Parts: sequence; C-alpha cells; structure tokens
Amino acid sequence: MPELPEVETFRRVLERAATGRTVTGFENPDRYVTRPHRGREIARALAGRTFRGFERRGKLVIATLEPDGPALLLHFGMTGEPVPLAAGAPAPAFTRALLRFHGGDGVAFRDPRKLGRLRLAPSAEVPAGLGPDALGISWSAFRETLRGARGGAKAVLMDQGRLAGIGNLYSDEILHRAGIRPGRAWSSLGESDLRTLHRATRAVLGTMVRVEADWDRLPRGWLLPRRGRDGTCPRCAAPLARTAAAGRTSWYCPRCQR
DNA sequence: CTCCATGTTTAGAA
DNA sequence: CTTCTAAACATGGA
Repeated sequence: MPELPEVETFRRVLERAATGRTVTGFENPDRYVTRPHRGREIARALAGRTFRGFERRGKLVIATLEPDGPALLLHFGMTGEPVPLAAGAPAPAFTRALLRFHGGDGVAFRDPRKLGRLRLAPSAEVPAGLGPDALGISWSAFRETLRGARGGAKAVLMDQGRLAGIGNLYSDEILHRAGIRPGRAWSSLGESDLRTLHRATRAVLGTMVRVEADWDRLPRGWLLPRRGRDGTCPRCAAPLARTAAAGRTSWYCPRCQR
C-alpha cells in the first residue's frame, strides 16, 4: 500500500502504538527483511530501550529511541504495513517481524511480498540521497529541487532523490490533475506547468493524508479508482491510455493530458 | 498456469 | 557520459 500518504498513516499508527513503550523483544525476524542485519542484532540494539518518536521522510520512517543509540529505519516496500497487536493476540499472516513491548502488546511488521526493510542506523539522521519530502513542500523548494531535471515528467516526480514520497499510483493522479502526460519531457515544461504540478502534488498528497490514505474516501473526480483497462477519464470520459514510463505502468487521459 | 503488482537497485542496452 | 528498459528481489492474488 505504501506511498507517502500510506506511510504517513503508518507513522501515525506507530506513534500511537509504540511511543513511550519499552521494547522487550524482536520476534520471528525474516532474514530477507532485516538484511543486512541478523534478527538478533536488531533485538540486541532495541531491547530495554523506549520509543521516543517516529519521523518520516518520503516513504521512509525513522524511529528514535532512548536512551540514545541506533535508530530503527522502516521501509514498507510494496506490501508492508505495521499492525498493532494486543497482548496475547496472534500475529497476522505474513508477519515478518514482531516488536514486543513491556506488557505483552506489540506491533507486527506485516509484509507479504517481503520487499520492505527493517534496519538499524547509527543515528536518526535522514540517510543521504533522499530529496525533500513531497508533503506540503513549498513552491520555492519544489522549484529548486526539480530544476534542471531530465527525462520524463513521471520519472522525475518519482525520483526519490529529487522529491521523496511519490510513487507509481500518486504520480498518475498528480499528472492527471496537472494535465501533463507521464512521458512528457521535463525540459519541455514551463514555469506555469511547474506551478500547476506543485499545486497538484500538494492537493493529491494532502488530500490522501487527510483521509488517512483510505481509498474508500477518495474525492470524486479522481483518476485512481478508474486506473486500469476499461477505465475512463473522470473529467472527459475518454478511454484511458496505458503506457510504460520510468519502468512502471501508467494510466492517463490522452485527451486531458498533453 | 499466466500475468500483474503501491518499491528499489542494478546490469545492459540505446 | 546520459537516459531508458528490463530484470531481479520474494511472494500473493486475480
């Protein structure tokens, strides 16, 4: 599920379930999900420490603990999610690791496809190579970070090193709202296109965070629920077109998007 | 059985 | 050197 709005929702879930809680165990870690660490290493680094808070940059969540020491980085990949667990409750299917707290409750890291990752970082610093967070980004920061980008518009929006948090689905929604085709050369965009993209980015991500990334609460007129074969444009009803951009399937309206 | 998938990284090809 | 595509990763669901 996770692009920025989902991950922000996960961050809040973690904040509620784990802030102020002391870790007593790190159970059943999946080797692939915890790479390059062994589960024991993470368990040892967290045991006895208390979660202080959860920050987010793009799709990455950074958990800090006290006393000071290594931070826990959570990336949810394509199918990851945190699932709070009451004491004694069974872990859900596809649990790849389980944080246990003093008192017996905990949070499961559920991830069927195992493309998510749990790893340690020496500090709470945001790892190098991530651009500014896309949620609520200012116009000046938006223009600055995307200046001189090359390639297709969709690829640029999804480049985590330029702008952190936008993935395949929301880039389609943003581009549709902005009236720009996914494959449109970034270099062909003018100042007004950039302004439109900035507004569309803020509107799409802001709205999704507000509804806690719940697809049942999508506003009317959005592309997302129509994405797919037989889909039609929510604005002009033209059949949607499919193309490959940045290595991913994208859907757009050939009539509304130029 | 086949195809597709909300992410990231890397090897190759253009 | 730059840019783009395909594959790989591990697995589930349609």
